[in-house]
Amino acid sequence: MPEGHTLHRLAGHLTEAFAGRPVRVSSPQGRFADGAALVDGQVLAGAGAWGKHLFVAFASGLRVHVHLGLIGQLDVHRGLDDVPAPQGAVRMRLVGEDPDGGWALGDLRGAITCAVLTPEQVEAVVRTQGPDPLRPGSDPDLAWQRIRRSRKAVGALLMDQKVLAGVGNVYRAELLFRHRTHPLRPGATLRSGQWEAMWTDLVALMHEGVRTGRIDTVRPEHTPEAMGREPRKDDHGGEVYVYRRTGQPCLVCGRPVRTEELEGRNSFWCARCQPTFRSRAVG
DNA sequence: GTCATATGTGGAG
DNA sequence: TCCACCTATGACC
Repeated sequence: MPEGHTLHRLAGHLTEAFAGRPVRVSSPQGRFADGAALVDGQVLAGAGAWGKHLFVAFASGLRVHVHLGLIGQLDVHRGLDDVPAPQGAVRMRLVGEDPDGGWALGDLRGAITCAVLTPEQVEAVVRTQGPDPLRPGSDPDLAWQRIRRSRKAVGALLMDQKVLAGVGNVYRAELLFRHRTHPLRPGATLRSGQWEAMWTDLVALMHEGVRTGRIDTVRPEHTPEAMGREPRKDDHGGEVYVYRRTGQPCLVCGRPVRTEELEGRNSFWCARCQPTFRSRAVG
């Protein structure tokens, strides 16, 4: 589930469903029982995200800090009848009254972080994060200054949350494909115009992700309808060029998509469309 | 039932 | 660089 778009989308859903009203906070699973007690019954002021970090603010000023990690999920539902019993390991449960007389429910499972923080502690977390393409006013030059000075692979730099906040393995692979850039190319070999184009593209792609809840990165001419191919059936749902398409033909040139580990995560690319920086052909 | 896998991160060695 | 951790799910025996 979770790259930056997921957290920004959740922040919106939580604000919509709970803001301005008191919320019951509990930990059916028990592991967040102490934290839940600190904010239980308070008015939920709103929720926001920075990169992959989600912050839920309460009237007292305390915030619940959530990081979903690789496998966490936060499901927000509304209903009219009885609130359903918790299913599985629900670390945190939010229950609010819906303005229409029903209820709103938020169930958090599998998170790597769920903790109550003071505003100062939230600031400290945010200071560890690079600019977030989904936050208005983010400065792409902060990321560029790190990228242009680094000999590390651009595929690693894009996933480094201190450099750039919110990009994960899917957006990384797809952004590099769309910009015909090999994942192992050193950051310092990029030109500023290439980074500007990548940032602009990320802003658009990730906003689309917030809107739809999926990661779709293929251009109109490469959609299943345009190409007469089967739509992707996968847990992340979106239409992509290379992410987890190892061995399948590149949608642009037909060569099999390649994969290799880069800093512990699978990296996917097309050897023809994303030539190495050394052998990159002209034209 | 076991095992591998997953859009992530941090710590040990 | 390897490993643990958070939890659910699908493949396979």
